[in-house]
Amino acid sequence: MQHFSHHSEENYLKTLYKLEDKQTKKVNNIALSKSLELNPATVLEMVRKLNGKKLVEILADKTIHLTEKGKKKALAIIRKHRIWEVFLVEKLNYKWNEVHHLAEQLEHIESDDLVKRLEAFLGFPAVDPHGDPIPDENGKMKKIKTQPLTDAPLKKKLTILALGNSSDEFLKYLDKIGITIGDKIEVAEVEDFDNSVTVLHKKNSLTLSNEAAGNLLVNAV
Amino acid sequence: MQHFSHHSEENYLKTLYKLEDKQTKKVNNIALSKSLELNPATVLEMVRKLNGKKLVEILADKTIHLTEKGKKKALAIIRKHRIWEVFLVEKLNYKWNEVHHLAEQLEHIESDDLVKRLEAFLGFPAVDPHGDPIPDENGKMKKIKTQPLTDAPLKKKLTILALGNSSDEFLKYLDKIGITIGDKIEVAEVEDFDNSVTVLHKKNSLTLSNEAAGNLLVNAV
DNA sequence: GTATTTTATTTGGTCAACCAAATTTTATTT
DNA sequence: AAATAAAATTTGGTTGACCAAATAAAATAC
Repeated sequence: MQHFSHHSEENYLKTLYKLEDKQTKKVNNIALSKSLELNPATVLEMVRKLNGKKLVEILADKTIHLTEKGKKKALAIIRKHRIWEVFLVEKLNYKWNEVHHLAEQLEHIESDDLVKRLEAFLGFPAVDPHGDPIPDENGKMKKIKTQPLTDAPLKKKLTILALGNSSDEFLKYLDKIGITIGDKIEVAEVEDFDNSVTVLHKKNSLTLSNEAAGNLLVNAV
Repeated sequence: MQHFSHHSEENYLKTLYKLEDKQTKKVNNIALSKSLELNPATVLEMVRKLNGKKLVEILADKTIHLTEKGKKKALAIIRKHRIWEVFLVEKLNYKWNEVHHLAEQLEHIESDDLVKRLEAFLGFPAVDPHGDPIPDENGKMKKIKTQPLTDAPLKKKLTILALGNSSDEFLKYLDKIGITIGDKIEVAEVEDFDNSVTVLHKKNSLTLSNEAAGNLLVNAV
């Protein structure tokens, strides 16, 4: 009666997509295992199953690579995840650092129709609460052109469009200093000593570490 | 990483609750197996596990009975199911016969807080789209006093409060003849021959079979 | 180019949730 | 009370998703 296999499979595909997307390097079994926090033997077994379903390819150098079919499935999960996140924040008043865990559950609800209706109910949002773009029904996702605040020119009006890191800690930090997606910001100065960035934000001067500024993604000008 | 055991457990508890509630007779292993559409061996095994967790009791005559703890859990699932159904109908414009399958998935999302927020978002509905009452956080559920339309007195203004049967077929039939929860109705005549019921509904005269009328639950007067 | 480390793979498990078929127990006829 | 039917239980499986530990292969260091 009950089949929750898709849960697991979907997590593999989603994780693969995210690793490939970062593409700092090729995704191998170890990398995927670490990301999923699963034993390499387990992951190897599953990757072979996914390969049998034509969802992933295993290249000659053992790199694991999503096929078009796999990528489409991964994007469908990401789409669901992000749409649910918008719902949680916009309609149920969750804070942006509280929604990830819930969305991880909700993204596995099986119904394309439900997601479509939810999307319409939310007014077809383009991005999730962290500024990440929401793929459309066909898995098309608009890349939003951004740059880290650390690379942005001085004295220009910028808008915070997304985050380079959506960890709970960073989100809480941003809450604390009152920064959120969509805020206007302007780089006043970059300190030579430690590359910290002093910005003008809501009439206040605010100094951010290089680390923090590097994870604030603003419009490319 | 992944544990979906609760899915299965929750379905057992929910099904047990519903069988006990009907209480046409004692719930034994066979009855539960049939209701869950699972093999009796499987069900026996699981019931013993639930017994170990003090969620069910196994009486001397083999009757399976929810403990208070089990009942509370069952009611929490039913609560989630019904609240999600309201959401689907009220906010996403699903029809009442379309929501059951989706709610069966959504009811397993683990978060009491989410349900509470959803409930508030929906304005604390008292009943689901089929007129079934929604248990509160503590598992308290108001029994709504109703009677089948077949037992109702003639020529009295009645309100349809709930359904005795929420099968897809019955819901579609009601849609077809334009009847929904909350409608006002009045029994004009009961035919001696076949016990069919002729009613006044939205200025129209409508004849319902005894079967159909028996599944329309109206306010007890 | 050998030694060492890292990565991949194999082997032999576990656990939860399911099953069919055989057997035992309990209930119901007659 | 014996025969029969029904329900409960046992037995011996399967499958999916996981693991640890051993081994093999590949990459890197020296």
